[in-house]
Amino acid sequence: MSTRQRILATALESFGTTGVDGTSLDALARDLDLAKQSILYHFNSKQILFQAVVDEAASEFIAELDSEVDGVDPNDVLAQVESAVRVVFRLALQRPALLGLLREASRPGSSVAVQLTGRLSHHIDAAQGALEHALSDGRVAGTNARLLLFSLYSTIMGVATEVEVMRAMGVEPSLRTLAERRTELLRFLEAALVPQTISAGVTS
Amino acid sequence: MSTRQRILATALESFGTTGVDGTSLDALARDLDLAKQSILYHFNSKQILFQAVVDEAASEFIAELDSEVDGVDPNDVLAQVESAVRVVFRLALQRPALLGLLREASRPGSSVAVQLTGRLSHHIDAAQGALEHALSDGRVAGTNARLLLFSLYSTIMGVATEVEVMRAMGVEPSLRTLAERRTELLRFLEAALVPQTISAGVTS
DNA sequence: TTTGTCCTCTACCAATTGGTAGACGGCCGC
DNA sequence: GCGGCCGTCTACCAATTGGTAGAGGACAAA
Repeated sequence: MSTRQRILATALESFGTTGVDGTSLDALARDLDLAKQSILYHFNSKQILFQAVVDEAASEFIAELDSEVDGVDPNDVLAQVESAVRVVFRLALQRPALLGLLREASRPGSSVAVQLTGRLSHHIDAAQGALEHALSDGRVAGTNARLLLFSLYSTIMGVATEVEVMRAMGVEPSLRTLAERRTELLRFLEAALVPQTISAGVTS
Repeated sequence: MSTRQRILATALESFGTTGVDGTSLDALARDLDLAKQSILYHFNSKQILFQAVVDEAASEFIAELDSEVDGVDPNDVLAQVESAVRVVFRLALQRPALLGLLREASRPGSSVAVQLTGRLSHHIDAAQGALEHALSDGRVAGTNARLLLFSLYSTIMGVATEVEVMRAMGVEPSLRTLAERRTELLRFLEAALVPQTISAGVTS
């Protein structure tokens, strides 16, 4: 593993857990057992390093998505959602820092938000297109594909990464509860997406 | 307005937008047109100031929730959800920094997460209890009240605060789209919650 | 007037921050 | 052998960090 790759991996881990502002180049160099100046040799500034880490994270995330979605019917929205949930939950378990970094990079006002979303734009467009088709065919409930996708994203990402809120609600983020959480999340999303065959009438 | 209150308000604004690590006491003092040491007189350290800001934010958030929920039938889950959505969206528009601070304080590994969730525990318990009742009565779809509440929280908070993701999906976070976003979110949540009178059968 | 408390200030501090300058060694093509 | 690039290093830097020490003003109680 090249030094450059080692730096990227360690920085991703630290940026994703401690945050960018909370990570100093000195601490990073200590973790790597490397001189700080060697980091700055490969990445001319902390900001550039951050951008490279975001790129790296986006690549990994996309790779995970692609490998999971591979072979799934692109028009079966529910199956696509299921794949996305599986990917995110696996990452939450095995690579929490990666999700943490995505969260960090998509903070309001983030300097790298555009870069990150640019890398994901192809997948976003594809998902949006599939949702639009499903909507117009009546296979999915809703009125606006973009807003629907946004809701799906928020729910999945929140349920997977908001560990402190989870604890507050009495759900320990352990391996034991993980399957249960994923099942309930999928049920929730399916209920939200599947159109009701007859109007249920909201009789509150 | 007392100096102490001014410090709290300004710190909430800065912590909620720039983050705690991204806010220096010097910058804060500059914003306040006050000597940094005056801040440290009222709050002995930055960490203590952060805790006080979290308390302040929790109080404001709870006050907003209470005033909105006041008079709404505690057993009408849908109406309660609607109130919560209304509060969060109003805050997203008028006090984005407050939501930003809640997000900051609930970051994984945050030192103040326990404090924040403790302040909200009463409301969490109440919501959970109402959901449990509705679940056992069959008025709401789902299997686990805690996980259901967690999903609702993630969706609402995400849709309200993930402005960069919103932009990535082609939704400008403007006043014009706000009503539309709220309507679609409510439709989404209702679809997820309202039990289907006859099994719709997931025929993908 | 004196005393004491509250609050804000100037002056200062050691540690840490991101970043620069440049020396040194290994390794490749010549 | 040797010039040149690559990568890592030591040494250093100015600026900023959170925090301390202590002076002094305002004001109320005595």
